[in-house]
Amino acid sequence: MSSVSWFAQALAPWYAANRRSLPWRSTRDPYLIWLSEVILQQTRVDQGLAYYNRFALKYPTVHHLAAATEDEVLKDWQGLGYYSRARNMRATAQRIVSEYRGVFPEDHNGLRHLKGIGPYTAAAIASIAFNEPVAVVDGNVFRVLARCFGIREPIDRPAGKRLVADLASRLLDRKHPGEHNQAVMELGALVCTPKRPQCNACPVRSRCLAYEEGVVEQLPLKVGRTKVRERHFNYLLPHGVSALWLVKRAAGDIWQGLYTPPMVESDVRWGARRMQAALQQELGRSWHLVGSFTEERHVLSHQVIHARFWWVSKARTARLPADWLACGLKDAHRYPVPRLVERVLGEVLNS
DNA sequence: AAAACGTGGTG
DNA sequence: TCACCAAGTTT
Repeated sequence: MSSVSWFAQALAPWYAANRRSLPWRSTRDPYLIWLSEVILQQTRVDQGLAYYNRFALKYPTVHHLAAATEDEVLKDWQGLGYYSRARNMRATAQRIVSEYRGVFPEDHNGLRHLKGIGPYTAAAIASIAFNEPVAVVDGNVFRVLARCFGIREPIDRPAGKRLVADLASRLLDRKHPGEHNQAVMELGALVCTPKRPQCNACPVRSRCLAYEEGVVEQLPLKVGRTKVRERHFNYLLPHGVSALWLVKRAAGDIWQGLYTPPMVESDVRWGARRMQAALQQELGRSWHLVGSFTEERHVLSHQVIHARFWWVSKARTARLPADWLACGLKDAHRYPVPRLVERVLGEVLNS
C-alpha cells in the first residue's frame, strides 16, 4: 500500500516543474531557513527578498546577528514592518549563542520555545532543515486545503484551524516533509491564489471539491476582522535649524524601539491654536508654535494614523526633555524610523 | 480567545 | 477609495 496521500503524489511533480528558485531554497542551514521564515511572516516574497539578501550577507551566521545592537538590527529591518520580528530574532540569536553554543535545537518542539518562533516557523525549520515530518500551516495551506476539501468551517477560528491542521498532517509526505510543505505553500502562492485562482494550471483540480462545486473564490470562509482605530499624532520639528529631535518609542504601542520626532497625541484633529496651547502646557512658556509643515494619513493593519507635523521654536535657554535626543538632519538616516517618518524627513530635506 | 502588531500590492 | 490579505506570533 502507498503511504503517500494522493494529494502529495499529485503535488510533487507539479512542484518539481514549477518551483521558483529562491536563495533560501538552496541551503539546509537552519539559521538561514529561520531568517527566511521570519522575514516571510505576513510578508510577500517580492517584499522580503531584498531584506533576506541583505541580512544573509551582513549577518551570515547566528553569531553575527547576536553581536549586533538592537538599533542596528532595527535599522536593517526598517520598512519591513512588524518590528517585533527583528527584536525577537536578535534576542533569540543571543540565546542560541549563549545557551546552545550557537547550535539550533534540532526538533520542532525545541524550536517552538524560542521567541518569535511559533507553530508555523518551528514546523518550517524542522521539516526543511532537519527533515522532521511535521506539517506547516500558514495562510496558503488554509486556503488550498479549505478549497480542495470543501471546508466550510471558518478558518480564522479555533475549530477551523484544528480541522485544517489535522488534515495537513494526514496529507504530509513524511519521506519528504520539507519539499512537501513548500510545495503546498507554493501552490497557494502561484496557483490557488486568494483572487482569480489559476484552476486551469492546478495539479489537484480534478479532485478539488470547491472547483467541482464552483465555490473556489468563496473559500476559505472567515468571520471577519476587527475595525481600525483612528489616531491623531502631532509631531514636533525644530524650525529654522538643520536639526531634528528624536524619541525612542516605548513598549506597549506601535513602532516599539523605533525613533520618531517627539509627539503629542490628540483625540481629534488639532488646529494651530489648540496645538500651541498643548505645546506650552507640555513644555512651558519658552516654546512656540511656528506653523504647520505637512499632514499625512498612514494606514496600519489596525489603526489609521492622522499625522500632523508642526514647526516649533524654543527660547535659547529652554532645555530639551531628558528622553529627547538632538541630531543633525543629515544624521537622522542612522536611526530606525517608521515609513511615515522616513517619508516626511525626505520632504524636509527637499524643502 | 480576540486583538494588536506594518507595510505594500491587488482587484 | 476600499476591502482584503501576505511563508504568523504574542499577549
